Amino acid sequence: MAKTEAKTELTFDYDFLEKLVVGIGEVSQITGIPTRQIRYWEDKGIITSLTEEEGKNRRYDYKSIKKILLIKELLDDGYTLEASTEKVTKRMEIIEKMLSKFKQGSR
Amino acid sequence: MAKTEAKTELTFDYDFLEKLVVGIGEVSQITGIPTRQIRYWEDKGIITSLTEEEGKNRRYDYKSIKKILLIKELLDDGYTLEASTEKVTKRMEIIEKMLSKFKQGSR
DNA sequence: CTAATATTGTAGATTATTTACAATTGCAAA
DNA sequence: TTTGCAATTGTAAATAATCTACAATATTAG
Repeated sequence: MAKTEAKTELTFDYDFLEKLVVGIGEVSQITGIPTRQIRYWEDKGIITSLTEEEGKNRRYDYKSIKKILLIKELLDDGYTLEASTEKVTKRMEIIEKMLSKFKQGSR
Repeated sequence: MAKTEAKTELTFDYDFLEKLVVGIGEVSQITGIPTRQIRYWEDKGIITSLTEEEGKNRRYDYKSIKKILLIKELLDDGYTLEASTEKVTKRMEIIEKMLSKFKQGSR
């Protein structure tokens, strides 16, 4: 059955999502948000990068990319950056729960 | 029910996988394969990057990363690079079918 | 050992990103 | 309208990451 097959493949891919880290240029391409704006949001503490040391290139994980995409949606809907951030922070909890479920499922 | 919820979220994420493009440094981090080796495999035609023009940085999509991970597994099992590539090419068809199913499901 | 396969090293040039400064835009309240 | 704040954008100079193209080394089968 098709859906079962697909689910198996994707559950397996939790490993992939966990290891996924991308640079700011890729985040920009994926989300459509300019790099300048991504840095600005990070300066404001809205998102967090995995930068090792000052001066080195920023790295973002799946959750950060997801968060940026969600904030973008709300901004387009007319919310302020602050309001968008607050709403998204709540939605992120659901995503984190989902991820931790996969974590359990994959070991 | 938990599994239904998760499946919904992931099916939605087909959009994410479709847009995903990462640089060679990230592919290296994700897969554990040195950048030098990734370029070598690409020179041999085993994998393909989305490079726009000569000299610009390489970009890889989800399928390419997946392929690299699969080849790595087989190499670790003792297969030659050529044998690994052949086996993986077959497995990739399954992944592509899976992706096209999600493509249908998401519109 | 030899030959083919597979990986690795590196210099010099180029691309992408960083920080830190400031300028600009948009919008709501006075 | 102007004042003030939120949000975004611009850019120069320095650094990090990647590129190509050359070659060297390592590994394995016959």
